[in-house]
Order: sequence, then structure tokens, then C-alpha cells
Amino acid sequence: MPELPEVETTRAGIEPHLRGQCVTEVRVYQRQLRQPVTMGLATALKNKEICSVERRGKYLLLKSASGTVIIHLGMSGSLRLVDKEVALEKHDHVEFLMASGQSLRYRDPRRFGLVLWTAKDPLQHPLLAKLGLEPLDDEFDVDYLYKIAQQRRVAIKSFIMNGQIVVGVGNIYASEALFRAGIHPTRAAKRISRARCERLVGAIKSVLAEAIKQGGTTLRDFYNGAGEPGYFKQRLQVYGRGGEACVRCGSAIRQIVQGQRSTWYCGRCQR
DNA sequence: CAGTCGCCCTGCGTGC
DNA sequence: TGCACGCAGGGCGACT
Repeated sequence: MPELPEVETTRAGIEPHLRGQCVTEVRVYQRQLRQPVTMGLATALKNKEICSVERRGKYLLLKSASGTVIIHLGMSGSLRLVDKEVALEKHDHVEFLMASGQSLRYRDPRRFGLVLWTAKDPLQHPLLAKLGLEPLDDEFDVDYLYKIAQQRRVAIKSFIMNGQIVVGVGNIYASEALFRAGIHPTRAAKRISRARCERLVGAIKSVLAEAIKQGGTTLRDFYNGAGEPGYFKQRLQVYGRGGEACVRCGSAIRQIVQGQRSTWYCGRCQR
């Protein structure tokens, strides 16, 4: 489900309500996620204060003085802040009860997500240590991307979805960024000129920044921490639009499969 | 090392 | 109404 804009929207939505708040109790209803939820999470966090809610790639970090909760939303995960008296929903797997009387609930029907505890630097955790650059940081630029692309023959779409190169670009925004940059999704990364790489970097940054501004993309079940949808779906130019007319040239948007994921593109505008 | 593939899991829309 | 099937916003580990 969530790519960088949706995770960032979630972060920004819950952070003001969690920062400085004490966690009175952690309840785990389903331990079997991508990795088992350890009981250490509940004991370590009890009566600790959340100092900040940060994001690295698609990972959310709830930081306390004694350690960090690492959360990944996988394909279908979401976080919601509700009054603790509100009834649990199906697939609410973990809840964090706050001294404020609110409850932060982690819901994930497909259970591809993750809720972990670490007492160490979360950025050194094996799942995070090898992550690539943040796409909205200044270090993510044409020099960086072009240099790596030069030695990769993989399709550019798979390339920009590789979290070890750049984080947060998932299936929606990969298609959208390539359309904006006018690059064909199956083109080998090493066969893209430096100038077009520069356009691609700009396209990734702009599409993600705009999506964040719109509160993310709600296809079916993404909601921010307060239960509101995102509005970027209206701005999608190719994703999910197979057979429709390209907004630029009018030819039919095509759908193909790459690495078991659907890709949409305009065969005329993208080369 | 780079690249491809299968798989983890539930829910929903489609077509019979 | 029910069932089978394909597909879904992600990412890991096993394999070539």
C-alpha cells in the first residue's frame, strides 16, 4: 500500500499527538507479521515517553529515550489514532495506549508489515542499514543516480524501485516519475543518458513532493492517522489508466508486467 | 555481485 | 449467491 508520500503523511499526522506522550501499555493481538512481534516491545516501551516520530524510507520510527519502535506498513498496513474506547477493527494487530487516552493502532490485513523494537541506533538495524538515499534530500542528484545506473543493466523501473539505491519509490510513483521524465520503463538503466537521468531525478522529487502535499494517494484503503484519504489519485497520469488516452499525446496507455508488478506507460511519450 | 523468481497474507472485483 | 481466479500500494531470501 504505502509508498513514501503515504508513510510521510502518516508520520506527519500522528507526530503531533504522540510527541511528548507517555505510552501506558502496548497490546499485541497478532504477533505473526513479516517478522514476529517480540514481547520485548511491550515491556521496553511501557511508561516511556515518545520523543519523536521520524521516517527513513518507508519505515516509521517511534523514538523513546530507551529505544525505538520500527514500523513498516508493507502493502496493506496503516496507523490510526483513535480514542482508546473505540472498538478494535478486524486486523488491528498492535495498539499503543497513550496517557492522553488515545490509542495508536497498527492495522494490516495482509501482514506484510512489521513492528519491531530496538534499543540501538535504528539506522544501524539490518533492515535499515543498507538503505539508499532519501529521494527528497539534496544528495540524491544526477551525479549519484547516473553513476550507479552506468553499471546496471536492469530495467529503469526496477532500478528506481530498488531501496538500496533510493528509498520510498514504489509501484505507483515509479510509473508516474518515468512518465514525467519521458523514459520507457523497460529501458536498461545503463542506457539512459546523463541528461535524461537528470530529468528522472527531478521527476522523482516532484512527484513525491506533490503527492505529500496532497496527503498521499488513496486507491482503496489508505488513510492518514486521522482517517482521512489522500488526494493525489486525481493527479495520477498513467498508474491504473490502461487503455485510457495519454494526457499529453492521446495515445493509449499501456500496461505491462515487470518483476511481477504492473507498469503503466505511454509508448509514444516514453522512450 | 547483479538480476530473477517465488513467496509471505487477506480482501476485493470479475466472470462463470 | 457462490466459487475460482487474478490482482493489489512491499520486500526478503534462494537461486542462477
